Amino acid sequence: MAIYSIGQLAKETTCKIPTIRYYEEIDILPPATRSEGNQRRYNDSHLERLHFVLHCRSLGFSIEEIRQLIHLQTCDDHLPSEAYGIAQKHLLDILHKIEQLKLLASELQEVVNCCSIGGEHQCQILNVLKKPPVGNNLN
Amino acid sequence: MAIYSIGQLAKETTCKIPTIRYYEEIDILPPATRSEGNQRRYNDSHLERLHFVLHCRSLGFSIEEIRQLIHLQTCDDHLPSEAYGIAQKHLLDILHKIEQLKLLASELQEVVNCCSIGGEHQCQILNVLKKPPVGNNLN
DNA sequence: TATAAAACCTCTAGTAGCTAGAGGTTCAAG
DNA sequence: CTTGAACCTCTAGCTACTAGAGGTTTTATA
Repeated sequence: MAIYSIGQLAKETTCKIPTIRYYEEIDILPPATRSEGNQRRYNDSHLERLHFVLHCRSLGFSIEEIRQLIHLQTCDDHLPSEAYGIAQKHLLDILHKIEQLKLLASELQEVVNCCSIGGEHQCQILNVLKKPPVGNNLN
Repeated sequence: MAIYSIGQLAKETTCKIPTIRYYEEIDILPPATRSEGNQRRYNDSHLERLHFVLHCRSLGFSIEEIRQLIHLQTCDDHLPSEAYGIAQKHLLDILHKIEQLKLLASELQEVVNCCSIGGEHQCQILNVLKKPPVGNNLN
């Protein structure tokens, strides 16, 4: 079983050092053991957990969602479909966000277009933006 | 020229009251004049400015970008194409974000799929997530 | 073994863009 | 004149980190 300092763990995972400490502070990572001089010492289970957290984050899961997923990992009395549910919901959120951004992009495209109506730049952007928006907001 | 209390301005724009005060604080809205009893009083130019800010926000512009756009409005010695540039760049950012989210959605879809390989739920999500991610992160 | 540099520690504060609440004052209607 | 709604300021909280100050430990080299 390997032992890692915080710097080694950071290199292994490409996670920044303060972020590792932060994850420990918010109980997303279990506390490290300490050296005699009070420095953090990690093992492979910490490494695995950190990989898990980072993978989830890279998929856009919130810390709260990750907390739930961790809970599913560590307690046995859960249906496997619960993790499925969380992931599914998150996927729907992302698909929704994509749709919203597409709407937004097309509206913004319109705003940009009205700039160069006649070949010459006759920029109306600032005026167009003075009017209240048409569509709906992002959250 | 109409005069509005902060509550009236909020109703007119569907912007929340603390948000209006916040925009004033960060110099996105010019300071209101005050009643004898120190309450804020707005006029139509405030209303127009607030519409502008809200429209920009609903299009996803950052406060910093809005600040730049306002500067373009209020100073004459700028090319109209500068606003165009800001909007264009923002549009590209959004298109980029959409692409990122699409990648993310398809990876997440894969993770979700490996749950129900054989009709029965045999949830591998938690295990799959233990491995480091393949692709690139969002920002 | 002594020393110096790299790595580590804790603590506080800052980032974006608001939002909520406490505790007190002003306004407008009756 | 009273009462309740609307307003005021100030502070703290949200997410997910990041940066820096000021001090200690570890590690490599002489």
